[in-house]
Amino acid sequence: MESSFAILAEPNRRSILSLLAASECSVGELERQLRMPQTSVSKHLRVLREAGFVEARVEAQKRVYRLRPEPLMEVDAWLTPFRRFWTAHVDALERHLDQMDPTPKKGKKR
Amino acid sequence: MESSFAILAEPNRRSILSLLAASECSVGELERQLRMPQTSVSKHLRVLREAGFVEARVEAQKRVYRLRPEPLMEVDAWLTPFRRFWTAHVDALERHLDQMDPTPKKGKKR
DNA sequence: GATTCATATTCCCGTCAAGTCATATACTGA
DNA sequence: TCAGTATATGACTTGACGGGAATATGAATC
Repeated sequence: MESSFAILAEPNRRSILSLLAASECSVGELERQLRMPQTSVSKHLRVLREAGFVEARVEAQKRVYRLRPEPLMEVDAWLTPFRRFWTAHVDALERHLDQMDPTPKKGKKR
Repeated sequence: MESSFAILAEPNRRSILSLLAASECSVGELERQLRMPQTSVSKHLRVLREAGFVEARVEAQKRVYRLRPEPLMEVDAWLTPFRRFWTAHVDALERHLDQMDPTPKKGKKR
């Protein structure tokens, strides 16, 4: 079982994920956009699929791949303890605000 | 020039970074806490140093290593386009992803 | 200057992963 | 059924990486 970081170490896999972040794609579409052999695309997709980064649905002869968020969420979570190293020097005030933090999240609400 | 993701693919290197996130350490301290041979620690530190993840200052015979934020910031930035997949509508995402992406399937005709 | 401590570097080896080529599987339509 | 399209898999080669042992560098203390 590979770590999510090991999966992301491969540049072509990151490219595939970036394309899928824009919109779901079939294997052939990825093949054309990345200009890489179909067998390579399929193998990388297999790795990404088994690691939970993507999932496929069958559509006639095509397989349409789309993103799954969980593994990237793990990576995002791993970064958490490090964020203070670049949010702190932006403004120390931010830490104060963190400590108060009684405010519930309010965005625009409908 | 290695990508930051390739550097983070190694579990021991991630452990080193996590320790350094808590506080700066000498090589010997890392060696003891991670229970790994000194030669391995030094080699990983070299990789981390050359990739800009850490920097060392000399203190008598010791070298004290500390974090540098830039490469991890890059990783954080790479994640940005993916965050909408889990920050916006987490529950809607879990039900059906295609509902939040109603873009028509075909772009171009030939 | 020799010794000791702290760290870095070099060499060798096993492993593993990515690329390529060839082939296999699956679905569609005539 | 056959032909054609779309994707997956297998075998093989090659190159890179991590681990370990031995060794080198370099500062501090005597």
